[in-house]
Amino acid sequence: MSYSIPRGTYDILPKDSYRWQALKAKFTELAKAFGYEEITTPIFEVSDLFERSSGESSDVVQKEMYRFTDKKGRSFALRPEGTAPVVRAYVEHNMASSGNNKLWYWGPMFRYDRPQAGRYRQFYQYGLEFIGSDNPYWDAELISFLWLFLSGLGLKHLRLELNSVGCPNCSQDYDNALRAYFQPHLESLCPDCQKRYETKPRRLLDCKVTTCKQIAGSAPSQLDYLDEPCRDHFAAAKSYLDKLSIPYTINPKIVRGLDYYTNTAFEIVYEGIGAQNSLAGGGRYNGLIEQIGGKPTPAIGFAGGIERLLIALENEGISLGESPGTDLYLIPMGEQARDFILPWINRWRMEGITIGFDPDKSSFKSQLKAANNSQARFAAIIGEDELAQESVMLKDMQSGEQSLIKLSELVSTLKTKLNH
RNA sequence: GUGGGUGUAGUUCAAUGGCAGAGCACCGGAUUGUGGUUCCGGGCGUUGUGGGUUCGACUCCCAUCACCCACCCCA
Repeated sequence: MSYSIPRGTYDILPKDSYRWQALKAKFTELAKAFGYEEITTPIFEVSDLFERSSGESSDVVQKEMYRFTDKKGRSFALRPEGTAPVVRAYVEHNMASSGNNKLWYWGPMFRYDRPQAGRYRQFYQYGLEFIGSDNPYWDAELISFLWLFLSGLGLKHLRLELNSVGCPNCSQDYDNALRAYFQPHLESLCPDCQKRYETKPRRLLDCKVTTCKQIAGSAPSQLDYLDEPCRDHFAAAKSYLDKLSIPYTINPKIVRGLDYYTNTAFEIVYEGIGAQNSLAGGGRYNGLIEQIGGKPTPAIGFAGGIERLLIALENEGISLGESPGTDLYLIPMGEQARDFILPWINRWRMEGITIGFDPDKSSFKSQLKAANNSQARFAAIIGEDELAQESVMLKDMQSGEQSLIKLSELVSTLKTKLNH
């Protein structure tokens, strides 16, 4: 063995590419219907962008970022997530001047994590960002996009979980309340949770250790600590979701990993694809744009993991994106026939016909076999008889029927047969 | 970063410490221009890599790398 692919990465081979293309086509189609437009940002940015936006203490920044310095000693990072770069572009190009902005992206992200089912070091995300309004209608519309996209693919076992993480003021109150609640139990918590008590008390809520679970069971709920504007926002968002007929469940334990989230937080959970069962997650981030140097601007967005989505689709036996196959496989018999047919090949291709031809296959039999293996719809046999008549023997590979077709009529004949 | 499992042919898998094998796939052939079914034929592969134990290692031990799964965290 000479070289192997870097850990936690994978190749998308041709047979997989058809699924990817089909999936992306569905996504872009729906995004277009919702009035979203594509934005593509570089896959690396100055490290500081992510450190500031995600939060210094977040795991992403602490241990998962691919950092490197360039020749002038500047620190860059492979993007671990898509929102901060989009917001950077929004501010840098003064996109606020064009009013509300609806943006979508699709591309690779990078996190230095131990690979696992549905988790990679280079992984792909699709996402939407809506920038420019705090109206809870947009929360509901964006969430409805995600729901329609996923359920529209045919997925059945989806669950939309909803929460509000409040604003900086009330979330601070909540953290204090949580610490007050857990403080007497500190001794019996697992070591991880004892750390979490200091850094992110909310993380105590979804610990998997049974004793922690029991203690967390009657902890105060985030929702009881929302201040009035946050409570109103959440109530309005929920009522819009009801009006849009999007089913959801309230889960006050939803925690966002990155620091910039405010108010509405949501997640699409899909059981049965391993421990990493979150297909997509997102929320409102009203403070982020100001934080990275723009004018205070409310926004909301989400990101979904493509690998997990593909696993879920496979899990439900949903296939999409077949290989288009070969339209016509050429079988010239002998050198003379081959030279005769050669000038035609690219002409036919320019007409949009997928041509198969392999000069390495010499015998008639092996050429027919190759036609069969490439799942060609038709084969064109050109021997002495056909040569003499400027024709090919067009063979339907499924029925086995064949008929002599003039070269000048081949394209039109094929087009009617293929479009059927 | 921590723990468990697994690495043998393109692939799925066999092989008490004693000659590395099978199915599928692939290639060739079964009278000269008809594939898919059938029949016949075709496999020396650094047993992931590097050490060690042994007369002898795919098999046991150590290290290392990769993959899978879980913790952690998240998409």
